[in-house]
Parts: sequence; C-alpha cells; structure tokens
Amino acid sequence: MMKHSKQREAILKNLRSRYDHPNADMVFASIREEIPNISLGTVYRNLALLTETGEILKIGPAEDGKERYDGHTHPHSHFFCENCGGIEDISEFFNAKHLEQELHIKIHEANITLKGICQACLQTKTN
Amino acid sequence: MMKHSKQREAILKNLRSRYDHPNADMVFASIREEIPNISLGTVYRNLALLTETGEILKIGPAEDGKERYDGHTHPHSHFFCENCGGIEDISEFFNAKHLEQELHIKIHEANITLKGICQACLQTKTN
DNA sequence: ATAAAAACAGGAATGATTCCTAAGATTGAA
DNA sequence: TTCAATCTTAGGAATCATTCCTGTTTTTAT
Repeated sequence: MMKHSKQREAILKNLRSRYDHPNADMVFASIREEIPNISLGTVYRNLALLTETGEILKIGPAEDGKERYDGHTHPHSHFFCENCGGIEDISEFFNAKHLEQELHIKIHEANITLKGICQACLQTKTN
Repeated sequence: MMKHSKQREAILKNLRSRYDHPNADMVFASIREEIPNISLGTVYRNLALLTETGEILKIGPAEDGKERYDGHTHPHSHFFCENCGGIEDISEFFNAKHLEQELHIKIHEANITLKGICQACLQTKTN
C-alpha cells in the first residue's frame, strides 16, 4: 500500500506545472528549493513509482543520454532537437510534412516504437 | 580519413548477418570467436563510427537499458517485447490493429519520436 | 620504404541510476 | 492518542554500460 509523502507530492506537482521535460537532476534542483534536504535517491525512487502508477511518463533518453519525465499523460508525441537537446510536445495526430511547415522545424528522423507482448510470450502466457 | 580495419569490417559483417538487434556485448562475444583479442572498447568505438556513417542503426535502449544495433538500414520500425525483452522488425507502413492480428502480438504502447532541428536553432543557424 | 594518421588492446575513469541502512513518517486498529 | 507494522527518507556506497586514456600496431599516401 502506498503511503502519502510530502516528497512524492511535491515531485508530482512540480512535473505537472512544467512543460520542459526535465531529467531527474532538474526535478531534484527544483524540489530542493522547497524541501532543501530531499535526496536525489528519493527523487529517482518517486519518479519510478509515479511512472509505474501511470501518473507521469518517462520519455526515452534524450541526446545527452538522460531519461526525461513528463507530468502530462494525455496521448502525444515528442520532438527532440538534435542541436540544442530541447524536447517539444507534438499533437497525437500529425503529418510530418505539415509539421515542418507549421512548426518551422526540420525533421531528420521519425521513429516509431511499439511496446507490448510478443507472440512467443503470449503463448507461454508468462504475462 | 577513415582507414580500413579488420575489426570494423568484422563488426559490420556481423551486424549485417543477424536480425536479433544485439547490444555491444553481444557483438563483442560474436567477434571474439573470429578475432579473440579484440577489445570491448574497439567494438564500442566502431559501433559509434558505423552509426555516424549511417552504415548501421542504433536503436534506442531496450528494457534492460542497453543500446541495440541494427545492420539493416532500410526504413522500418521496431517492436519491443516488454516480457522477454526481444525486438522484432516492423514494416515501415502499418496499422496497429492489423499488426496485432497479423503478428499475434499485444500492443500496449505506440511511441513516435521525431528528431531534427527546432525553430530556435534553425533561426540561429547553429546547424 | 617511411612517416603521418588511424586504429588497436587493455585498463582506468565517468556518471546516471540503483541499492543499502539506520532513522523518521504514516496509517489502521485498539 | 498510543502502538506497531509498514512505508519512506537521507545520505552515501555500489553498479555497470559506456567513454576515455596511453603506449603500441596498422594502414595508407607518397
């Protein structure tokens, strides 16, 4: 059973208030202003917990190799700038050519990643 | 200027001959049978070089957090099994519902990641 | 053949993330 | 409103994929 904690609440509130897709360190820095002696381990543990419960999203590592987190869980995609490392939200439904024109960006690569359970695993009903 | 090397050639040949999307260690283990004293650092360096030249693809880290490599560079997507950690190739054009039926898999999550240059960076012509 | 440029093997260093432990909260029941 | 079971935390150590370093070996253009 999950107990209430001031730290976890602050982390969730922080992620819901920002749109910059921060990594663990950035969240840590923010929360510190409010809870000065919070530890980095606590931030990591709660980011993992909140991801498990679906309250936040973990969006694959950016150019710098660090995981990013998103407090907004409605279906949408992400645009990673290969130059500055920034991440922008993209509407769930889009057309790459239209996007380039509308957002004035240059798309080099479009990746689709599906996650789920493969045929072999479904048959051995290990899930 | 890139010089020829037996090691790099072996790594490229190995990646082109397999379809299991190996990580660096798996490539290292394979190449070792052929070049017993190759070093892991050499494998990493050449995987990076081959990725830069576009001869192979680096496909985002799998469930275990390790980077995977793909020697087949035609446009296609990937399916990550959340149970066994396996990775399957998916046709470039697909429909999630059709895929589930055709491949007998269960899709839990579909992620689209775009990479390129953002508006701000295009304007400062830093690229 | 030879010298500059690349690449290599082996091992040390890096750094994001995870793990460990003793101490501090939270909660349901008495 | 106390108690004990159970979570959670702070702080720091440990992990481990990947990168970096260094002295040596290959490659290649001349």
